[in-house]
Amino acid sequence: MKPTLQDVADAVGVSRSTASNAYSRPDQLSAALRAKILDAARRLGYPGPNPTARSLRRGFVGAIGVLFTSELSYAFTDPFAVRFLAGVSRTAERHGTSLLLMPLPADRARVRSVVENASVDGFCVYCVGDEEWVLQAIRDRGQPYVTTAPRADAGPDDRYVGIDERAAARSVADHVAALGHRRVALLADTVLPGAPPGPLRLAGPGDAPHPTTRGRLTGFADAFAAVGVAWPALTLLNATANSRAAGAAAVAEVLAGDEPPTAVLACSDVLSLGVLDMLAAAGHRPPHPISVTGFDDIAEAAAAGLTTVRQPAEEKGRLAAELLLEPPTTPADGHRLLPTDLVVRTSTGPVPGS
Amino acid sequence: MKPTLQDVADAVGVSRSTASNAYSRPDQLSAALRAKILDAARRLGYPGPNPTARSLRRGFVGAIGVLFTSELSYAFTDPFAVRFLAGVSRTAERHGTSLLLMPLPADRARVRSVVENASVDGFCVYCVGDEEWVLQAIRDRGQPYVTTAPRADAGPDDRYVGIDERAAARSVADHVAALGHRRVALLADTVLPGAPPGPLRLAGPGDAPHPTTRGRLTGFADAFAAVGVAWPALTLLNATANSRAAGAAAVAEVLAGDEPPTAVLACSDVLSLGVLDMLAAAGHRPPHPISVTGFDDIAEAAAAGLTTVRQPAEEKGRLAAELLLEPPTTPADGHRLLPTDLVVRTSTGPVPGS
DNA sequence: ATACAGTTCTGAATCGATTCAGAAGGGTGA
DNA sequence: TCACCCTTCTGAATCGATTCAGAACTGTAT
Repeated sequence: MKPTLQDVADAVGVSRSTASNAYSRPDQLSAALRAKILDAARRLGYPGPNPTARSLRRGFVGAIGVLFTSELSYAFTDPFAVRFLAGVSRTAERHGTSLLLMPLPADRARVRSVVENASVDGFCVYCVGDEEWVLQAIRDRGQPYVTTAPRADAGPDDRYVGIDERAAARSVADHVAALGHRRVALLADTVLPGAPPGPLRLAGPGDAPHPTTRGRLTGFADAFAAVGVAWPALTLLNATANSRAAGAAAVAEVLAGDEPPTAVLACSDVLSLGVLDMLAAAGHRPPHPISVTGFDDIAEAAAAGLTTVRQPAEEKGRLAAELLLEPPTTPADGHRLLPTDLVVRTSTGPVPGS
Repeated sequence: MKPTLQDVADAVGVSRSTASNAYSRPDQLSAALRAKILDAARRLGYPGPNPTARSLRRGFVGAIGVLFTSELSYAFTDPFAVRFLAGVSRTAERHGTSLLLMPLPADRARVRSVVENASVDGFCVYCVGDEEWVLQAIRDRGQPYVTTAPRADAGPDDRYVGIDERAAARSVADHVAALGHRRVALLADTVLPGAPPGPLRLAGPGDAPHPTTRGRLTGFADAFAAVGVAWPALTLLNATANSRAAGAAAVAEVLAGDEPPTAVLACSDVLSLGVLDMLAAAGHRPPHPISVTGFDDIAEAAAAGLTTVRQPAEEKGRLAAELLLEPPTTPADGHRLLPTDLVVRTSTGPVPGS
């Protein structure tokens, strides 16, 4: 059996309290005795205070949990998520805090169990939609958390860091509209759960359940409504995942149709890269014959010449972790809206023939 | 104060043991009583058994620690590391185990403290060199661990998953040598700690302290020795980090010199992409006037037409986690060597004028 | 000599659960 | 009716530390 603090104390002939102090409160005992204790510990092969026991007694753990809607491996696959995490980890590093990356299972029961069993001091909830039960599980757990978007059910103490999705989306859509495009398609990931890839009917952008998607679609719609193109005239395309392949699959049908859109506005760069792939396969390169826009401005976007909206990914992660680890003094400080920038590159151009 | 299990037990009028069983051993009590307990818990706002206390009593945590030599954020910046992590997380997911990503501080004292304070059941040590004290800290902690390369100081019970670095490096160097290249440069990250970017003198490849670098440089050297080019005739270039920029900076000087190498062999794709950047800035595109090779075969390598050595990144992560979570029955099963493939693309070609 | 202040160390309570041997009660077969 | 087994539940020990009030001792000022 591994030795415990008690064994060390016994070996030296002091009380357990003193042995404990040798580790966590050196000022509470003489240097000589402390050296003796540490020495005995080394001799006995005592690995230092058990972190679990210490956490239990102290009441905190020294780690924060990062929750993802999708499977954990997604976190490492999506470039935006990766940069977000880099930001979170930077702050955590500074606080000597570890990150517990947590997969979020699909079914509600297991979500609860995952949240309830995590040894953490708080949660950073990334990319979770309106699945209120996830948040509820965390609240029931009674620990602080921060989300990456304002929530419909937000309480006054809720903390979040986000962007103005609607305005950001509108900025890129305004750009596309100004180029003369009127027959456009909007492309989003999982507009409705379980929906097949390709065109999808929705009464309005507000019907998209995921708040981020909803915000962006609404922003797109705003811009076209302003130039006289109402929602029903916009083609909504559903992708079954946030990946290049899913983006490509989602546009395949309409691109092959008789009246393809003159522009595709995607809710993420990854999706729009899929659109570029699909066009490239047909020997096309935007903006001819179709303009394409993305969202996020990941590294690949620049290389692909993609017109997109930049949001500060690392900054977002950094701030999220700060909100968690450096609790805001007033509730109002718990909300942060980050700026976004329209980045115009070569994937957008005037409507052909205009 | 948050209610505890005792409060729930009291509220229902049962013993704490029974309340505990309601959560962790449902077969130990009648369904009716269990429902009553769970109900009372809900009413009281009891968040379920405290994970820390549970871990303490049960003796395990349900998480494994992933250790990085460099700062944590690096993990999300290096594409190879990201894919490795994706593999680890896939296995962890299957085991219902979380990943604790752990930054590894530069100084020894803090390394010990990080390792000693982590609440985990084992460690996956990624990309750590011969810093034996890191491993020693883990061993002292008395927990299982797996490394991503065989170690000089490996005990019989050590577990690792790696590749034959030397042979893999040799395969790509053989390819370059066969193309006629004799005046070549080898590019590696942090050959010697603190060394400046650019040319570096080393008595032999075996003098590189980091085992991975040492293995690859040795493989490169083997190939050229076989065609009559001895080590001192090879130019060794040091990069100060594993990044594109560092790769570019490392080759700047020799490329601008009178007798630039006809080929640059890098120890990672990221570095070689930096070389491509530098060449592109001068209006060149390999293999003219210089051939370039990488190592790892990350996603960007294909797009860049980079000749490289593929190693199965995700597979490596997957196996590492399995070695940890599904302990090998015999010590021999604790070692895995993964296959590598030479991937010839367009960045290598015959020596100009041959 | 007395009082008071520091320093160093100890004892006991505590963090919040799990576990296991055994008690209590009900049912079955002989 | 007795013995025996099951199911259901309890009591007490336990996991490995931290913490805090106070004991013991030393030293200094009055």
